[in-house]
Amino acid sequence: MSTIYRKSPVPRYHQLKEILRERIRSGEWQPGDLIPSERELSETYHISRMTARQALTDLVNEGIFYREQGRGTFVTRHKITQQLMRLTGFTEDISARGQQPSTKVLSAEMRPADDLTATRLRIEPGTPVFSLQRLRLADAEPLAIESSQLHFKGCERLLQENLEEQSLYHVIEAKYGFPLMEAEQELEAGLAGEEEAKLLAIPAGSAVLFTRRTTYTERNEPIEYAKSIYCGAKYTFYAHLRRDQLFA
Amino acid sequence: MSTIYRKSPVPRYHQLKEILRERIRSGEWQPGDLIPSERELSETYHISRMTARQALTDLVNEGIFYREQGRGTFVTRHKITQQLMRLTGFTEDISARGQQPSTKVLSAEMRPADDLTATRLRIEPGTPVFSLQRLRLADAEPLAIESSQLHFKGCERLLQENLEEQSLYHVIEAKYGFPLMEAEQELEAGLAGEEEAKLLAIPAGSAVLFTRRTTYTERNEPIEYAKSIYCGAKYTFYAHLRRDQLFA
DNA sequence: GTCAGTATGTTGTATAGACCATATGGTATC
DNA sequence: GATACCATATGGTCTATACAACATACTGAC
Repeated sequence: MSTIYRKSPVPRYHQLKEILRERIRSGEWQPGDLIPSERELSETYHISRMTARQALTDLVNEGIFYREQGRGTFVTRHKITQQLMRLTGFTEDISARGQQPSTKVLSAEMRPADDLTATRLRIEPGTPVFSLQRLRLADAEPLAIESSQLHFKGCERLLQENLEEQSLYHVIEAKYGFPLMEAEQELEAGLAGEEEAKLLAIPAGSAVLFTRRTTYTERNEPIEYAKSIYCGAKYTFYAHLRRDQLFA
Repeated sequence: MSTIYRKSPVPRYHQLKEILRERIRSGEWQPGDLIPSERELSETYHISRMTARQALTDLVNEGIFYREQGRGTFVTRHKITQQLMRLTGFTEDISARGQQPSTKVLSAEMRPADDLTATRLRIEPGTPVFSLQRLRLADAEPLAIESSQLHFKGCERLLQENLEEQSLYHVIEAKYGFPLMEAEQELEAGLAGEEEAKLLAIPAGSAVLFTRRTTYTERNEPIEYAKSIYCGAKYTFYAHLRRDQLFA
């Protein structure tokens, strides 16, 4: 794809974004490189400068480019940034690291939501939610225990899904049509209890990372509340922080 | 401030952003509230719709508002989001939680950068950097050990600063004119070693959170590489994850 | 050589207007 | 009562244009 279609149902600036991303993926543009100016892009692809600018603005916000007034627009130098802060499930996560993810479902059932879950999912306590406990492994080595509570229209159908062979997030997005958008996650260091240690095959008292995550759909509706326990020695979490928001 | 000045050196959409933020801070708009439409804002403040839209787009990207086509623009429901992902120093962090931050400087000196530091700061190994070790306390209780390496033009002047009474980030931004923009941070769970445990006044083998952070200025230049050890029991880290970046 | 000015190219800000896509409530019809 | 349609308001996309602010390289005066 190297031209922009005027009558396409997908907006022109989306098309341009995809073209620009592709030119990075292909290696044509390396980190630090100067990319064509807004005017140049608008002429090349026969769109207005403001439309080209909108595509660039999006990609700048995504951390892929950065701009310098009077100089131009550049590819971000540190590649890692582009990977940071992505909402990924365990399966995608481990695959990305070149390891083989696998899953053992410990339990899967509908059960009434407890208070914390209800608060996080913005539902009434006692509402039936799909509750899933899984042991997550990388290269057959236990890495984490995940306990997920899900609530959405038709979530009881998840009981019939094979969740050892396919990614939960993939199922939710592809089969049930709830595109995931963002998540809030809390992390805390702790020590492994006896039960957890047994499942993770580590000594009790080892360092572990507790995480609690609320996942939201495109519609900004909470769909999952998950508590996980990660082996401290085998897992590192990355975050990308930005300064300034509501309060300066 | 409730009018937008046309001749002001500060852009009109910046002024509008500040006005909108203020209307949230003041409590006029609550989470979930519908705010005036883009056309309405443009008429009220005598600016074009696109200018109003630019202000809104920024605030949507900051997570303060969200839009629904055909319905309107709303204040984000979960207040926490607004606090998430902020790049804050320890001082600001603890103050925000209503505790009294304090600092004990363990050492402060110029020293040659080691390999890891040099890589992170994009300088040659051996370049002199300002090296700072601090014990951070909240309400007089030890909470973390921070080891920072800083490199920028004139960083040796930091030797003369009183860094127990003022925030390092504040000094860098206000006195040295390097506005901080973003940071990359890694987190890992671990166990406290003997020395660390002693400083933190916890038993050796307690759960701790190791963090490594590279901080960047507005210019996208790395200025600080910091390694910290946080008391696991007393510290929770929040993150806000987003789906989709370069690779979909 | 040094310095000031200038020309040019870049992103940044701003406008006015057009049309599209979606959500909602009312209205007419059955 | 239910359904289909329509009007209207909203955000989403797009154009064409203009000028401001900043960076850089070149030119000329000294």
